[in-house]
Amino acid sequence: MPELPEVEVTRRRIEPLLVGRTIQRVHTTKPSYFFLTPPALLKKKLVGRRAIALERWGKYLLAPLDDGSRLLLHLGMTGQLFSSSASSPRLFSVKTKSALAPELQARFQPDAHTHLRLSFTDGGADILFRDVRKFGKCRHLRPGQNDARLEKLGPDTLTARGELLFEAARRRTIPIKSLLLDQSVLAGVGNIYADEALYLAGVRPTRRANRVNRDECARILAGLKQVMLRSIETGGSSISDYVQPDGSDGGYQDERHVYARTGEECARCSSAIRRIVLGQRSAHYCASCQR
DNA sequence: ACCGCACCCTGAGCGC
DNA sequence: TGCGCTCAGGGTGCGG
Repeated sequence: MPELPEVEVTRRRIEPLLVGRTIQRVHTTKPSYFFLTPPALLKKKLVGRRAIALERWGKYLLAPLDDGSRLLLHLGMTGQLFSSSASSPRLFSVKTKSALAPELQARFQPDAHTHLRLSFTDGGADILFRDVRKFGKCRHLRPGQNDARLEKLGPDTLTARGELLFEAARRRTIPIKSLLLDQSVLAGVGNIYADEALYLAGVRPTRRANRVNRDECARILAGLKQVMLRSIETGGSSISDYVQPDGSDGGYQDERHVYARTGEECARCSSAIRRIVLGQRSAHYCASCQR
């Protein structure tokens, strides 16, 4: 489940594979929910173009192209953006894996979930975008055209001012964790890092936002930055589908304190980590360390 | 304006 | 062996 750190690691690794290379061919799957720009139009807009950068804002990736247009990507829940030279079991479903000859399993084979494939005129590695559940997004923006989703985004979590969270929290009655997941408040926070930051700050995810004081809000935001920067260093969290663009797993899943550790001992006090459902999502916390 | 909830999608894992 | 059910959680959009 790609959140800010996974998207940032992806950005750093894909950027050198993308920027400056002229797109020669574009393969797509058929029109679907995934394509905000219909695939046929997308192909027309991308062939012959060259990206001049790869930027990130929250969980969105944005590639400005040499004609002033932009390519907008979102990995959703199960999106994977990687090089054609990557190999990882996470790039196959169990069914596909068993159907493939063993010698082919080492290397990725484009499948029905590979919605976008960019080939370049230099003949080097392709860039692939695979997304099993199609919660990801792909859109072409004409020069000057904006995307409503982007315009609603709050400041990127890594560069947000210290007071920002308290200012947003004081007027709201929703659980503090639900506020953290609101991308218009802070862009980039998802379920894993929200749970981890609340653990570090000692605040229970269910607490009403307006009952979280200034100091606690500062600790939560500092905690978010800390866990996200550390996750980026380790290559992100490979818990279900996420892989780095070269196919290797990230390392942050081994440093989690609470996320998906239901029943395990809290590292600080040894009581059992609890799991509850909050706003249709699971939340994990230590009942004695988080009040 | 705010909040809670249904829905988009598919595969893995489970009980029977 | 296979069926049906539940769960995963990124996001959007609706009704109260």
